[in-house]
This record gives sequence, structure tokens and C-alpha cells, in this order.
Amino acid sequence: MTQPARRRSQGSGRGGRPATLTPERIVAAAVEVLDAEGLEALTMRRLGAQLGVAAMSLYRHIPNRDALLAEVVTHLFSEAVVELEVTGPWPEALPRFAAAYRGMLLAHPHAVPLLATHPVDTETGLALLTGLLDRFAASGVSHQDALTVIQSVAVYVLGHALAQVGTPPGTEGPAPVADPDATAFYDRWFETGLLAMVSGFEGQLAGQRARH
Amino acid sequence: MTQPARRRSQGSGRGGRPATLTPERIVAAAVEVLDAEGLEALTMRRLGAQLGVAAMSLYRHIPNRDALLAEVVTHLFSEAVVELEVTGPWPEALPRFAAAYRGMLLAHPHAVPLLATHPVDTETGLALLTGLLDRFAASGVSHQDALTVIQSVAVYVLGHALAQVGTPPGTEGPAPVADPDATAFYDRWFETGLLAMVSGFEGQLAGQRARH
DNA sequence: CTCAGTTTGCGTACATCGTAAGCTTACGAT
DNA sequence: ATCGTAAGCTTACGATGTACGCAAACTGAG
Repeated sequence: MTQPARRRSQGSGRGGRPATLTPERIVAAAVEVLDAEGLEALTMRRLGAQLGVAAMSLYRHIPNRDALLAEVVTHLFSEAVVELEVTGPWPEALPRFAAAYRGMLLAHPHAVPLLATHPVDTETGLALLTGLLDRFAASGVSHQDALTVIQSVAVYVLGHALAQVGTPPGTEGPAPVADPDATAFYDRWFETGLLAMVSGFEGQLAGQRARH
Repeated sequence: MTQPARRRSQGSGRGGRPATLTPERIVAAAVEVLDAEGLEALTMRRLGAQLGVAAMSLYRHIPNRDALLAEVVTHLFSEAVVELEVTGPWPEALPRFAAAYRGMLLAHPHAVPLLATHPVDTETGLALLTGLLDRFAASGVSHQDALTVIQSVAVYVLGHALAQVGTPPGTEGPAPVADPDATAFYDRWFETGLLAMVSGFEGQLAGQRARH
């Protein structure tokens, strides 16, 4: 039968026209356009052009634009966290995570509003952070508390990045060639706030332990 | 002469048709639509309908949609901060500010992405927070340090609100009738992170003073 | 080699959006 | 009455996301 069967192929069943497009290629191209021309420029037609394909062809691989943006978010977050060295006690590992996350956000400034709008899927996020969670467990911190600490820091990092890439430069163009003074200011602010948070949590958890 | 004179009236010069629209009325209506139907529904035509006016009439009072959104952001932020009691030492006043800010964000969940995307104008924000800044000065904290502390907390509050209103309920509808369990979870998380931050900064500033 | 069957990509079409331009309406002053 | 002016309206355009059905490109069966 020739049922509708619209949307979504079954992966790589034999037969059929060979695919030039894959979800991965689409996401990668989306990041390219995003970095080069900003979020507003990331239209379906523009993305098709980047891939040498018509806009509608994309819909064979993604349900809609919003889902694509969600994929981009997941991709970028993974990119930041995957190559993260999680060793040592949590008060050392946690700032490394924060720095890696922030590094990714500043490397893709146009993506920051996206991360704010399309939160990383909870399941996926947790899966990517098991290594970090282990560092808390190793110090006897409960899963619940570890989650609060990590999420608080993540939320701070994203909020900080939003403030940094918020308005200063234009909202487009390849590289605004950041003002080094402003960069230093944001860097110092970031470190100060992060340190306050981490040491605050250290004190909190220590006190809790003592009171066990 | 009948020069173009397009865009922007000069306030209230005599003569001319009486205005049914004002920037204030427009912003207020925008908040209504936003709260009731979400950000996607806040189109120029919908907003015009809310005011009993054609979409294009709005452009006599605002330059474009994005500027309107910026006005909405400023309006909401002022609303949150204006009725804020700023007394006592900063470690007490700061959490009150955080609570007021968060209260506003949770009262207007559909506006949270807006606050993330259209940062409050720096000048305006500072002007609204002079009272709070004074509480730091009264404790001998430098203006620079006070800014870092306040901004860090603000950034945390916004990031946290983004996480809370991010995905759980639908993205529209008047009131998703929040799940009380989820609310309690987010409340506890918020308090814990905020406390860590504040006590962390307290320690930081105290140490700095001791080392003066 | 031919012909189903199946999957991918394309062309067309439409509703909706922001907003540019010029016209009409409703005032106060003369 | 008439005029000048500011506010609001009508019409129109280009751009966007995406629904729908067709065309192309492959695999395996006969």
C-alpha cells in the first residue's frame, strides 16, 4: 500500500533515494549560519541554501523549525560538556564545568538566546553530567543537593552570558571583535560570582554534614 | 508647509486629532495580551485589536515591535522594583530584591523569555536600584563590588526563572495552574542557591575588608 | 532489462507577520 | 468657513513557516 506515511523515514531501510541530508548535517549547517549571520538569519530557506537544498527538503528530517532549534541547543551543550575533564573534588570540578559551559556560550554568542529559550532537555542534560554528579557523590553529597548546586551554577552561567552578549555589539555580523576592556570586566564579574556561589555551597554542605 | 514629519509627535502641541493611544496604554495592553495569550500571540494586529485600533496606528507611538518589547521589559522591571522596601544591611535587602524580581517573573511567565532577550537598559536599571546600592555603600562596600554582587544575583534570578518557566507547562494559555510539587521544588532550589550566593559574597567581602 | 516499491528532495501555494506610504478624520485657531 | 496638524486607517508588499502533491533516484524481484 501507498499510505501517506508522511514525515520521518525509518532510518536506513533499503531502497529509496539516497539521502544527501541527515539531521547531523542540518544541525551543523544551522550552527554555521547562526554563528555567521545570527538567529534572525537562520530561516528555513537560508538553511536550505547553506546545504544546497530547497527549504522544504529539510522537513523530511525535522518536524519544524522549533525542533531544529532544540536540536541545535542539545548539540551545542553536548559539545561543551563532552570534552570536559571531571576529576577531583566537586569544588574543583564544578568551576571547570562552569568555564566549559561559558566558553561554549561565548564561542556561539548568537546561540545564547536560544539556550535561554529552549532549555536543554532534562534527561539529556543529566546524562551528560553524570561524571560531574559522581564527584559530588564521592564527597558524600546527596543526589538532590548535587542537582541543586549544579543547576544553580548552570543557571548563573547562562544568565551571565545573556547579560554579556545581550546588547553591547550589534546583533549580527561574523565577529564583533570584542572590546578587551569589556571582556575583562565580564571575566572578573563571572569569576567573582562563581566563586561566591561555590564557596557558599561549600559552607552550606559542610554545615549540614557537621549537623548530620 | 506640510512636510512629511513622519513618526513621533512632539508630545502635546496644540491642534490635531486627540490621541486615544499613548505609549503607556500600549505597553499596558501588551502586558495584558502577553499574560493572557503568550509571546507568540503578541502581534501588532492582536495588540491593535486589544486597544480597539488598527495595527498600523500603533506605529504613531512606537518605532517598531522590538522597541515595544523593550518598553514592556522596562515597565515590568520597574513594577517589580519600585515597591521594594530597601532597608537594613545589604545581606537582608539583597534577598528582598531577589524575591521581588522573581515574584514579578513568575507573575508574568510569558515575559521571562523577553527579559532574557531584551536586557533591561543599564542606565534605567541602575537608576531603579540606587536604593539597594546605598545599602552596600552604608556597609563600606565599593560601588564596583556592589554592582558585581547585585548583577550576579539578578542574573541568577533570571536564569532560575528561565529554567522554571522553560518547558514544563504549555507555552500558552492563561494559567497553567502550576503543579504544587514542582513549585515547592523550584522554591527550595531558588532559596538554596540564593543563600549560597549571598553568604559566599559576605565571606568574600569580609575577607577583603580584613585584608584591607 | 524492466518494473514495483520506497524514500528523498522539489515546486507551488497559502496564511500570517512586520511595516512602508499615503489618505482620511477630528481637533484648535483664525 | 477654512486651514494646519496630529492621530488613526486602508491598502499593499516582501518575507516567513510549512501543507500538499509530484518527480527523481535508488534497491531488489521477475
